[in-house]
Amino acid sequence: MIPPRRITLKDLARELGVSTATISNAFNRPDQLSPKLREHILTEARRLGYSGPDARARSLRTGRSRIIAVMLAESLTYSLNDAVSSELLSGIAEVLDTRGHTLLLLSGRQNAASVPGASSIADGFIIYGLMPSLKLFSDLPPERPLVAVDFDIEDHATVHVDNEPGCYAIARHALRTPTRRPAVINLRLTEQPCNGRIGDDQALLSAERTITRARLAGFQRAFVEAGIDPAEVPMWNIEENTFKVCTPVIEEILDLPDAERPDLLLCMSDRIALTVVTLAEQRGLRIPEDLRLTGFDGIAEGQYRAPRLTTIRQDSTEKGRIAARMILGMEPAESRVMTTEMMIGDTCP
Amino acid sequence: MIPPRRITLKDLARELGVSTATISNAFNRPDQLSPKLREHILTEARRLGYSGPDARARSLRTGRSRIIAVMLAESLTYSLNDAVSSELLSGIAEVLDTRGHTLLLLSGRQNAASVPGASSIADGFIIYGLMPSLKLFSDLPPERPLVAVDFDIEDHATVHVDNEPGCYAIARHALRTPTRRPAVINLRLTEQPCNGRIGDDQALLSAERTITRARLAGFQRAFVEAGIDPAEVPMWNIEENTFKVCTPVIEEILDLPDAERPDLLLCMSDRIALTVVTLAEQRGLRIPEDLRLTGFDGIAEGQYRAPRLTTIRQDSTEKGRIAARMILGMEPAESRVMTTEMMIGDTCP
DNA sequence: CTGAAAGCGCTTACAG
DNA sequence: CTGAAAGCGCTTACAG
Repeated sequence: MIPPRRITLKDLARELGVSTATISNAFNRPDQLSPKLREHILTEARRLGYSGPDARARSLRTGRSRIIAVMLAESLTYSLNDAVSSELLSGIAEVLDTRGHTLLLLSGRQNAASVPGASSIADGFIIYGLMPSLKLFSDLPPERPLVAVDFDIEDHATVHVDNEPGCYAIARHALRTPTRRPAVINLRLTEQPCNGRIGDDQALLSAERTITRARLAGFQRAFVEAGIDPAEVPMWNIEENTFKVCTPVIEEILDLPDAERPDLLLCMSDRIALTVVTLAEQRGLRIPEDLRLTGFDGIAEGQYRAPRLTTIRQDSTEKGRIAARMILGMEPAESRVMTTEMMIGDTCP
Repeated sequence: MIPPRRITLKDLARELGVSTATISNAFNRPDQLSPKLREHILTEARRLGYSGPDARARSLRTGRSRIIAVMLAESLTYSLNDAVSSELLSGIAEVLDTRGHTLLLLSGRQNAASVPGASSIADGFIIYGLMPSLKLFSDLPPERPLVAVDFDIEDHATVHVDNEPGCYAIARHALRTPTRRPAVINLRLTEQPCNGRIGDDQALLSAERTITRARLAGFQRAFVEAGIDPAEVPMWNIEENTFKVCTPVIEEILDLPDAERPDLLLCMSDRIALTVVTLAEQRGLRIPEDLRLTGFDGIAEGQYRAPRLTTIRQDSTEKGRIAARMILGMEPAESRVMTTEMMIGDTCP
């Protein structure tokens, strides 16, 4: 049996007795030939099983693939199941779609060694979250546009959120009600991986290396302003923003003796805060009477479920849209900081 | 200023005084040249800003891109934010990752007219959910492998879940406890879009056109067995599996007079069931005393939040892994039906 | 172990 | 409106 070789543009041209240029024009530049001929070509193409110019050849020839790669700092598994990055991706996808572009998913973590070779097919890159190794950048084609989301990279456009002011605002709100034992639950903030209480001796990542450092700075500004010494506020750290990883740390906190258990928890994500809600309910702790708490992100789950989360909403979908528009040249590729919005829910009225 | 043209393999070869084949081998076939020379080439390449063979040219030459396209029946926005399809995608991504492949996201809905031209870059296609128009298939390169997930397509491999038996099992479980007013909340099952009660005159989609028809069949088999006439069981329909779209329909149900309000709701998804939980709590309805309900999917949110959902768990991540392995030829591309598992939670003990 | 050369399937000035 | 021809950047037998 002869392998069913794919029919090419050239085959089709020969078959129809026209030049390859004419076939190409029929698909790409309708104005370059008569509607009648074009119709004929398209019909015959379909009949003969030719489904249009091959994207591989086309992208080599034109230098454009209409593919934008999104490189995620986290594993794809995590990113796809996390509400915040899913929102970001859907904002990106939405804009790409309307412009006939398509999204290639890349994981910056997969084999920390290198970016998959296929990535150089993309016309541009959106990088989300801080990469473990900057080396990965050097593997990307230097002449293609690149937008960084949620971190800074020299000489490239970035989209950000005002983490410090947002966290300052929500902490200030929370501290208006007297608190005896405030605490902070951080997200991946320690130099060494740590799931649990942060000791005095533990080094924190610098602001250049994690976005959550700015969130902590916001909390601490509010503490100082409220006359609380930040050094006296106990802090915990969580390594991954999932129910599973959050659970043991939060159990540790909630299972402290009554006299030690915090009565206010400033959480660096809604996922953390929602896990607190679930585990507090299981223990019969009343929210907000026994325990007040705040989140960060404003994900949907935190807003329709009771008790509604008091949180800082960041519009991740819009963040994705902006990054996509920058990559496509639909708006200037500059440094953008988006504002956040405080949402007062039931967990910290 | 001279545009910073990208350095090519040929440039590099000239620069280093070796042939292009040698450069190519340095990147692709380490055994074809001395380690010493290879090291030299790689070092120089990096120094000169050459980040490896261009994927566009490579894919044209070899006929392989190491890209697998996933085509989603729903919009990308919906799919990325839905727990079930996110799980599927992460299963796919996980397997592709380990084999150095990469995932291209395609929406089957975007412009129902045609698949974006870039899609023919992919080495294979995974199609998830039923497409609105089969015409889209004919736009795909016919000689490349294709796996269908959650529906059948002639002459192609498929991955499925046992919808009918799963739904039969959970309905039978639910009907063991006496019920006076059972009801079903369907997911996109009517011929004409409908958000609300399904009238007697309303046509339902055929089993070939929706997966949820099989779910209903399972419910109905259990009704018959329990001596209940399925025609007497009121049914509602929901068009999109999101909190927002579910809400008005479920409010309509829960706000019925006590004597008419169902005491058992068989829901075709966990999202629907979770929305019922939220809205029932707001109304002071007790679960399961006043209202019992079951879901379908087994998503994480339904399991860690109280009350825990009674549901049918399908392993969407594994479904994605299988589809990906089939596409990559790691396992036979055949027709697979995965079994589901009943999980008894608090909403229908 | 290395080099010269063909060709993957297109698009695009250019000439007619 | 159409055709002949160059060339995008690689990989791969093949000969040496």
